[in-house]
Formats: sequence, C-alpha cells, structure tokens
Amino acid sequence: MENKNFIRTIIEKDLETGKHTQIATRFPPEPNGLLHLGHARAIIMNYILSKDYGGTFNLRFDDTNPIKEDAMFVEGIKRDIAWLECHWDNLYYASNYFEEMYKRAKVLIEKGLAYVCDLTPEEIKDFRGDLTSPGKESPYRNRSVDENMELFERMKHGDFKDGEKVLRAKIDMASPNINMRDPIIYRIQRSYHHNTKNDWCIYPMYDFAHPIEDAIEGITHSLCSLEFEDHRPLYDWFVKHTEMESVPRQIEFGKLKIANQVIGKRAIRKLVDDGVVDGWDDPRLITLSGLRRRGVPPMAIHNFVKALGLPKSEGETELHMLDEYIRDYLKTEARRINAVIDPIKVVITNYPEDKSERLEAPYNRENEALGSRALSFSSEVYIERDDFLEQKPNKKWKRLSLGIEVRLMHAYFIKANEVKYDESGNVQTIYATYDPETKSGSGFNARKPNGNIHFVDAKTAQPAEIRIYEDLMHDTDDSKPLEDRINKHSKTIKQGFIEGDIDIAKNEAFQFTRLGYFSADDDSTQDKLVFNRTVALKSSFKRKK
RNA sequence: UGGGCUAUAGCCAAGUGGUUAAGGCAUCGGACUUUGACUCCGACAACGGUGGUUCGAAUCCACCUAGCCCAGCCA
Repeated sequence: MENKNFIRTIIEKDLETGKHTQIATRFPPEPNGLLHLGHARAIIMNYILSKDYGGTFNLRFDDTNPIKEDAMFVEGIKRDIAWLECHWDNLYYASNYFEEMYKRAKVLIEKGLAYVCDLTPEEIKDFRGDLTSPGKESPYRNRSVDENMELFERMKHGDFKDGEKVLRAKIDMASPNINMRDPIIYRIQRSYHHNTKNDWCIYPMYDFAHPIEDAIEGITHSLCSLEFEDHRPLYDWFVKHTEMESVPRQIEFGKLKIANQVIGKRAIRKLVDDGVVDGWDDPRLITLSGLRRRGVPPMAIHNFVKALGLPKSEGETELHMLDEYIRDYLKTEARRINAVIDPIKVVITNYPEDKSERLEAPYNRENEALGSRALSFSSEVYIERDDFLEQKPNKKWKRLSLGIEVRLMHAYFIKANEVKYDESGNVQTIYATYDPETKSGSGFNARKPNGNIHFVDAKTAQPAEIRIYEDLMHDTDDSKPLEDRINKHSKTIKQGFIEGDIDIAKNEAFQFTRLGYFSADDDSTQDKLVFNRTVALKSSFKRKK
C-alpha cells in the first residue's frame, strides 16, 4: 500500500485543471557510480507515478561532466533499473542535447543575460562573496553582446585553454541565494566523453543543462532531492530565458536514507580493498547489485518504497523494514524446501536400512500452484543441531529430546532414544525410532507430537554451502570511524545439506523450512550449490542464554 | 550572524481549521498451526516548545529550539 504524498496531489491537480493532459517523469542518473537502495525511491516513484497517471518515464543519463563519468556505469545502471522492473519508455543522454544547449546559451548571450568571464577560479570564488555578504560583479560582466558571442564561439572552437574562460549567466551578485550570483553555465574542459567522444571541449553545468534537458523531453514533473530546492529559482530562470516552449516543474522530495549502511563510493571501495566485503555486489551492501545477489526480489523493493511514500522530511529508515517486505513477497512466491545448515545425523533404528521411500510434499501450502515434490525418506536423516537437546528444558520446548516424540514434517513421528557423542563432547548421532502409523497424510491423530521439525534424507541429500549474512555494521554510533563500527562476523559460511532432486534455477529464491529465505548464488556450480540467506524467518522463540 | 527547508510514538509516515490523530515496521499479550513461520484477534505510545487568533488548532500567526542543505569551472 502506498502512502499518499504531496507530489500525487500536485499531479492530480495539474491533470484536473488541464495544465497537463499527460505527465512525463524521468530518472536522471549521472553515470559516475552504481545505484543503491537510496536511489530506489526516485527510480520507482518516477516510474509508478508515470504509470499510474498514464504518462511516460524516461531514463536519461545526465552525462555533462566526462571527467567523472564512464560508459561502464551506464551499463551497470541500466542493468540495475531493468532488474528493478522500472521499464523506461525512452533512453536518453543529456550529451545528445549538447548542440541544443549551445544554441540556448547563445539565446542568453543575445539577450544580454550571459557573458564570458576571464576571472580565474580563485577570483570567481573570491568575487562570489559568502553566506552572509554579497558578491562583487566581475569586471567582464558588461562585455558587449558581440564580444560575448565571439568569445563563446571561440571557447567552443578550442581557442582557449582549459579553465581560461567560462560563460556565466548575468543574474544578481547580491542575491541571498548564492546560486543566483552569476552562476557558471559553461566551462572549458578537454576530456574524452563516452558518448560525444572529442566533439566538445566545452561542457554545460548542471544548473543550466538540467532544466533544458527536462524541457526538451517535455518532462512535466521533474523530481529531485531536497538539496536542489535552492536551485529551483535558477531552474525556472533558465527555462524562461532560454525560451523553452515546454515548461517543466521541479519538485523536491526527501532522499531515502537507510540507517547504518555503507553507501559512499570511497567507503565501499575501501571495504572491497580491505577484503571486508567481496565486491560491489556483496550481499551485505545495499547496492542494487548487492541486494540482487542477496536474493531480494525487486517487487519487495517496490513495496518497501511505496510504503515509505514520498515525504519532504528526511529521516533514516531502518533496513529491517525491508526484510518484512521481502518475507511478505516471498511468502507465496517461493518454493519451500528442506535444508539443514548445521546437521546432526539421526539413525532410525527400526526403519529397514536398505529401504527408502518418497513422500508427497507440497512446495507451499499457501500457493498450491507451486506444486509438490516426492520427498525422500530413509533410515538416516539430518536434522538441525538446534532442534535437539538431550533433556527437554521446559514445557515450551517444541523440538526433539531423549524420550520425546516429534514429527519430521511430511514424514513420520520419531522418538529419540540414545545419543552418541564425538571426542569433544558434541552430539554426533541420535538414535531414534519411528512409528509407521504416524505417516503424514494418513490422518493419524491418536496423539500429538511435541513439535514439528524438518529434516533432509541423508541418502539423497545434496551438499550445499550456505552463506549467512548479518549486519555489516554493528555499532550504530555514526560519530565513530567506519572501521570501528564494522561487524567482523557479518558473514558465516556453513556446509549443510538440502533435500535431493530439487531443480534449482540460478538466483531462484527458496524458503528453507523453518530457517528463512535463501537464494542460489552466482557462485553455484554443477557440483557445488551455494546459497545466500536473503532474510531469516521471524521467530518468537526466545532462547535462553 | 544571509538564504532555503524540515520537525507527528523506538523507526517510517498520513493528515492542509471540527477525525476516537490513518497505516506500516518494531514491541508485548493471546488464538490457531504439520514451519516457535504464516494467519487472526488484542495491546501499545506521538502532534519540538511557548504564546496568540478562533466557538474550535497537528493544521493559521509570532517568537523560540533542534536538525538538514547552499559559498565546485560536481551533480
């Protein structure tokens, strides 16, 4: 369920009053890094707003600064957004509008609203003034239109060195809004652009480029984050004075911040370099690629983002809220199979050693369409170490103990009779007996078991590596340095078993009965299955200790 | 000390002059259960502060407090 938000209110009003007959949104990433969960709000909201009101949604790369950008990121971003199932109607590049932007800059010059400035970067900074005092006008501010036009053309033609001149808008050096103090709109910067190669040596600045990009595409509602609120007067100024026929409206909302996560590029790079995480797609990171690898379904992210809405306030959302949307989505979507992560062998002494049988077991009782499988059972099975305690500790204990009878789900009741330990005193083998009368599906109800536990038939079990992830950061005090907050034990690798004869598609999500949701990792091979724990099942079981 | 914003429970978030102040997450009870899951019932607590306007204020006004953003030839 989506929270109502102020942007929907604006859109609905614009549609009602006839200001727009159709809306158009866009997501404008700069291809200078990878997307993370924080971006999901902007991507998904722009997408669903366009869908909900029958409009269009563009993916537009805001590639106006080649020294920071790379085609590699273009591909990564496209892959991530496609994975998120936010289908763009058009794929555009700001760099395709360079010619148009250049012309619009000339419109400004012709109107006496832009000038070429020869001040050095230091001087420009100096002339800009500061937060509390007004700036000073550049001595080049009153060059003639002709001179400006000629100089600007020469800038484009490469007559000047990088940084030697800039084109600035002529607005107001005394404005309390620093963005209005004659902002730079073009800089000279010779660098290879992933799209336009070496065609240009001047590149437009964001404040100038962005409104023009939006206007060219006929974007009606241009959503961005709060820090651009101060830029809105400039945005409107450029749309107006460059005489764009289409007038987009910039609307700011609060970024989606997730508490206690590493998202900074430098920080992640350090974690990767230090070997703390295994890469940019490590399941402990909230990069979209990390979430994908962890097995998070894209629709769970949609539901999460919709539940959060589109507020103007900026809070920090706890990641465990996403967990609930993951479980909620996978609850009916995932097949449920048996796996044992920390196995103990159980020998069923009254079951013939050479016998083995198949028991009909549905994959998901809440979604019959998922079908069933023939679950294998024999005289030796594995159960979870946690599911056995020699002495039943209290009445609440709903698992196996000596002399206690539990049901192996989908199979039979078993009663533990004897335990064998290894040299270090750990339970090695449990000897049990089963009661053939209690076969699942037989309708047996003469007595109740002390609980229901899951198992894997040892004879057909498939070994599997299971990776358990916990929070990357344990310490929530963000005033401490990152390295002191890192949880050194955020990843645990277990060698367990999953039931045999399950066909497993790459990246398929499963519920491992009573354990949680897991998905097959890319590292899986023909002979070695690897699973990531996406999220554990909830548990109201309070363990002592 | 300039400008732009924000403030509703442990977390997120509706609400725009009249509501018992939605909902979700979390938490705590209980029922049910072949997953200590799911489901279902129940509990739970909030309008940053102080004044003012009004018959009536979370909503309007004033002042205060706290937090965020802005002085890149980044976006």
